[in-house]
Amino acid sequence: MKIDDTHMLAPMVRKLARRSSLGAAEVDALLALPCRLLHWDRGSYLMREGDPSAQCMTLVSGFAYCSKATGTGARQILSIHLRGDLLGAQQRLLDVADHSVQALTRVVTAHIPPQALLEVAAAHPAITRALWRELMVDGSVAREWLLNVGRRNARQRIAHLLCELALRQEAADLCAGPDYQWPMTQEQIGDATGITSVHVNRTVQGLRRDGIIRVTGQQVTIDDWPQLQAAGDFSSVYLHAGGAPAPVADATK
Amino acid sequence: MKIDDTHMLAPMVRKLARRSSLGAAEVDALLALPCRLLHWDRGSYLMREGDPSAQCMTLVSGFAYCSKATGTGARQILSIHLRGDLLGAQQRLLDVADHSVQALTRVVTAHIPPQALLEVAAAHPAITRALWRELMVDGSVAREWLLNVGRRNARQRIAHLLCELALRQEAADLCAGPDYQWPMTQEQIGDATGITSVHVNRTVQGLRRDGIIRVTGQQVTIDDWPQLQAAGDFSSVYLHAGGAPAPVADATK
DNA sequence: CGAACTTTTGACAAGCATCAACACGTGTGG
DNA sequence: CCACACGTGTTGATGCTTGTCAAAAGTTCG
Repeated sequence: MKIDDTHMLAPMVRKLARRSSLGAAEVDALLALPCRLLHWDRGSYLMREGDPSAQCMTLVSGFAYCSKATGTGARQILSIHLRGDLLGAQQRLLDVADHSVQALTRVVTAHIPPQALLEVAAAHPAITRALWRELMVDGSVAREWLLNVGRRNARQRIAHLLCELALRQEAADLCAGPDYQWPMTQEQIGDATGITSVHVNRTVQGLRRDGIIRVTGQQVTIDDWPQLQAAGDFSSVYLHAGGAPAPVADATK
Repeated sequence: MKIDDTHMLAPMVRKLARRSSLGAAEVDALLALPCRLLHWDRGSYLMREGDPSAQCMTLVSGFAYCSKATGTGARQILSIHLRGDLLGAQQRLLDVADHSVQALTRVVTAHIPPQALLEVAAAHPAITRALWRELMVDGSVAREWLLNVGRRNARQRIAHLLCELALRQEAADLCAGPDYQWPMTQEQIGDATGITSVHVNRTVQGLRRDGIIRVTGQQVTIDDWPQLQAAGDFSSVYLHAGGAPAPVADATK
């Protein structure tokens, strides 16, 4: 099942095919979906909390995040999204979007008319299953984040976040070796883990001092995966990745 | 659209019908679903993290909760469920259940064969939509919990939890007036909000001292709904209840 | 080159955790 | 029927983790 690399929907199709078995017919049907490309600057809103109509799109390149705000303006980041992820499908049946989506980097999105997606899904039960499963996994990740923020300390939370991002980048073929993208400011890391940017700074310094990671700009090098995994109390089960549970750990064998 | 009160699936059907419009044919089809009743004692596991096959059931009576544990044994409660709620559907397409479900009180569940549910859904698009929407709302609630635990202080978290439980009990016709069930120990309240049982105790005492609530055993009386709502930074939008945004507030007019 | 953002550092305060002990009610078995 | 164990709620003392405020240093980008 070869998928054309240059196609803008290829990352999404590849992600679906990784977790669910799709035949050639299904892959072709997905790649034939009509879609419109949009470019976004860092920080811009792809979707806003309270918006009435939720669209359906997939990330072609770049990173994005979902967030909600309290009445007093504090922000919680709910999830990070990268190439191939589906966005907005969770909102389609709800009256109003209950969270915002913002670009973490420069981002290209492919917007798919919901009607077209529904038709393709109706014609191919395997696609329906694959889309369902993606949503289920999103739910599973959200639950793990709740556990992370509710029951782990600052060091564990940040290490856990890093582990997740690393594994998901591996799965999306976004990296080689121990170098990963970490395109978040320390304030955003704090918003994702429920701590202050100041405390994020000190905690990340701790991980560096211990020789577990090195941070350079928007990049992070994971020098000691086993220790990072231990520091983050991380187990990859919740990602339901299907493949190897810990690619990087395998690489160190 | 009258629904037989004595039917064990009635709470679920009524909940579906509240958010999505269902015709008489759909209601009948749902009520005709085969199901098996099970009784559970307080504390027993309806489902266990790691279980391979996820079942599909609805709560006929009693309260239950979903939870996950860290590697060191700390527990985070992910959601509370009451009469009419659907359980296990989130897991059906995943390889292993990523969280546990336990009885908060004595509980009666109705187990529906997944195949039968799928057939009914296939025959009635409105039912498919209604089930989807329930899952979407569950996701929305999970995101609000993440915000709650990540970005609110102890008092806000507990007040917020109380507001949610109150509104959902109202929606499920489980209460009259300002008295609600709160069948959680302070340790469980702590596990739901990411704080210690000791600190829960002190915080709940604060709410009582301020004349906002009264607690007697497993019951709670909300004496000052506006203040509780304010204390919890609570807005009911995320519940996507469809009906009045704040029934109790309406009652105080 | 300067403005705006981000990281870093320090001093200090506060929220919450931890540990320990006691009170209280409930059910259970002797 | 009482004694007892057990779970739950309550209280106090203490300290650590994290938040807050403020300022300086580094970075990015027009």
